Amino acid sequence: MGEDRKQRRDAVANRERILAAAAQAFRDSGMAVDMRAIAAAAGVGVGTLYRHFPTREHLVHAVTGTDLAELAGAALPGGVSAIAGLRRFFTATMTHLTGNKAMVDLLAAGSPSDADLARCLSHLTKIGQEAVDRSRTDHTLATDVTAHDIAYQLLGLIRIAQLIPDTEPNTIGHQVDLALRGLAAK
Amino acid sequence: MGEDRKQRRDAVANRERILAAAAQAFRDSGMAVDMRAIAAAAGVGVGTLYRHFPTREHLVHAVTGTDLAELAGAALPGGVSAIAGLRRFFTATMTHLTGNKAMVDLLAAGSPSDADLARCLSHLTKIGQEAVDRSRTDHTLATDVTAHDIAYQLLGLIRIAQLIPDTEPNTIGHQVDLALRGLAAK
DNA sequence: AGCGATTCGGAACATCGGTTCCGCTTGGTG
DNA sequence: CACCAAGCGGAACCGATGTTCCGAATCGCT
Repeated sequence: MGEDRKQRRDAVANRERILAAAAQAFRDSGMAVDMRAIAAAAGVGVGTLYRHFPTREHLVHAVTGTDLAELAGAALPGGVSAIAGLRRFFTATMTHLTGNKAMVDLLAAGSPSDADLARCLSHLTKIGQEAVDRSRTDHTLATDVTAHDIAYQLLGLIRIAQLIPDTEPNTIGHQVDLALRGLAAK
Repeated sequence: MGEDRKQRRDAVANRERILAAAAQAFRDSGMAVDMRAIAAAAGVGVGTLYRHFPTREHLVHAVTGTDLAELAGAALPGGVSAIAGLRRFFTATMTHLTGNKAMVDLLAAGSPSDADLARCLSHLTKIGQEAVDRSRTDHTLATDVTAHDIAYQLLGLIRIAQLIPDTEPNTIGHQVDLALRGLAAK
């Protein structure tokens, strides 16, 4: 499996630096950064960048992979009610996203046909299902709330977060609150 | 000051056809349509298109102007409670938007720095304020709901609508319902 | 019909961002 | 130290899209 047999020391180092620079650039400026800018920020030529990541998409995946995996690895916190778990999950997600423009771009304004967004949506729906299931015993969610509703609500919140001027956690917290009221059992 | 003194018959007609074709194209394919495609759809050359609308932005404004004005002209229906008024307004807006990809693109995924979006947001906030005011007498909204919250909620809903696969009014209606529960007085 | 101002069509140009190519450099091995 | 494959830099290429230009066609008036 290991095909990293003959990779030069500097090649490895460059790969790292490109990855770091790209992560930084994506976080700061969103998905739309110019490849040339990333290369420059990493202190390498575009050729080098393309040697390591044959396509923009490859680079994007390499960089957002971590964030996406983190989000995908997240689960409903245990030991609390369905609604409390959701509150924590929503809050944690929003916090985790602040300052990551690329992630917010992807989730808040990405095309509905984007594969990454679809993957996220489906994972969020899984988490929503956990909440719905848990509510079957603690009845803290409204009975007509579905797993999809929960996923959609979170994505709606992320869009709202993108629209809020600077990024006062206060306002966002309030929005999370409103959303949860809509999901909670009456 | 009518400066339309000497405009040829056919020039006027072409203007109309371009406007119609553009409206159609924007509605069907979103903001990203190619100018050439619009010109072709209108049965004119690009030169003609540019004679009438010196810039893409001009065309966009001419076309979305109507929709935007409609949305901006909308107000909270009178004679009902704050929450009922909001329900009608939300539902009407969502209905009005279905099938208009350009409008949905703009509102659901537009950059936070877009001037049109900002204008919309501020108008929606005005409507939100009406609702908040009305609730001061009928108390049908939660006391901590602000005008901004209402505007944000609607934009969140529009983003959700964009994400929902085909466009079953059912699902959207349900989402509207959840949002309103979050805004309603307990 | 004749004529000039207006409008038209669409090829050509400009720009922008992703990607490729290739001559030069460099790490690492005998 | 010499060599050479791995790696590098960045100019050049490409395709997409907005925009300009100008000779040809058309309108409307006499």
